[in-house]
Amino acid sequence: MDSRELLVETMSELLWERGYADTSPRAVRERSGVGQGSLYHHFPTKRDLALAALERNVAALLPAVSDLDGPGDPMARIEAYLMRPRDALKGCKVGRMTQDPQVREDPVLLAPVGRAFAQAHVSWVKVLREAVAAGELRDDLDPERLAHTLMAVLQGGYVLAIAQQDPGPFQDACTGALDLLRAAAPAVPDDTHHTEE
Amino acid sequence: MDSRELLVETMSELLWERGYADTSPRAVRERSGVGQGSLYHHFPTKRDLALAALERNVAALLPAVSDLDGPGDPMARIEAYLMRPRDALKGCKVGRMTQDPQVREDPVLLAPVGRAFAQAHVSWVKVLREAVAAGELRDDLDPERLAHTLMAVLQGGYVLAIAQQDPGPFQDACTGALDLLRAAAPAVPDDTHHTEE
DNA sequence: GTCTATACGCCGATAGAC
DNA sequence: GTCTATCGGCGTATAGAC
Repeated sequence: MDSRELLVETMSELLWERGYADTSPRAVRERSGVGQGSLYHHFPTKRDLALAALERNVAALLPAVSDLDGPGDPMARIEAYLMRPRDALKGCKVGRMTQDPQVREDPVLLAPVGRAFAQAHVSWVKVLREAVAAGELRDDLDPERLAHTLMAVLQGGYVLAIAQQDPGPFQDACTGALDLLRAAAPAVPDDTHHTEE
Repeated sequence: MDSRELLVETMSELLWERGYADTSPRAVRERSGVGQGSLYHHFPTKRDLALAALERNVAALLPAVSDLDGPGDPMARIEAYLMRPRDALKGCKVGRMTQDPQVREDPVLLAPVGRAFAQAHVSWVKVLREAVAAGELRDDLDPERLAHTLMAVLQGGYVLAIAQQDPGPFQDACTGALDLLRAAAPAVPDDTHHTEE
């Protein structure tokens, strides 16, 4: 692997582990073994390196979201996504960035984060609409809202898990959300929409 | 106000705004107007000052949670708490700390955060049990789990709002959670529990 | 308690040789 | 592309006078 790629990969790890403000160029050099000259040859500033690394972390999250987009029963896809194994104590590579003061204040660094969440929201809305159409979810629930609710459950689950140093609360949060969705099935199988085609 | 108290208050603000790692003793001095000598007279290290400030921030959050404990209809209390006006773009004073690498790694700094969430969880479980008992929530929902789910909605809502630089997603997340709770009311008014006494 | 002075290391580069 | 050397400023204190 060339130096440039190695730097980006190392910065990606450090962004996940320590965030942006608390990750120094020195730390990147030491972990990657790439020298000072190389670092500043490939990236004029720490921020430029971080931006590349952040885009990488954003891209790494998209395969997961594709659980939501896939074929098959909408509710099953929701369950698959919510129950996907995650290392709750490490937190979300992307969501973490929102709590870094230097990222929050920098529209350029924040932009990929915003885009990633916007994209996830689209996938969530789609699958939730399909769940309503399939009669798996009451049709008086707003998919746009609910999408934010479920995204928040994941992001907030990480916060709870880290606070307790225990993945339990994260699991609880996800499972509880699933329980609620199931409990919000229409009382009577909805006959306005037909599942046979 | 004496210097000591002024230092704690200033550090509390900065912890909220910038977190721990990115807040320097210098920043505290400059905002508070307290001199170098005084700072290190009252607090031997930055960490000691932060610990005091963090306890203060934790304490400041308890009045809000009391919305949940109060008298009155359980579901109404849940709504009051979820709909409480919050500055979504500023995030949670306490939850924010979980994303600071230097706090995460320091059991002493993390402890007050864990305690705060544990206490909030107790209040949530209580009000959710009461909602079940009052026939406002299906009795096959687990209050312990659901408590984590709802706490996560709030914490995660902040993340979404900051990512989009827009309080909308936070409001959506909260309102969506409330919608789900309402949709998870028992299908038929529950007659095993009597509300008249 | 508060002040000013001093210290040492890290941060985030920049310079210039190879 | 990569190396080593150098830089001004800040972070996090410590020392000692008042």
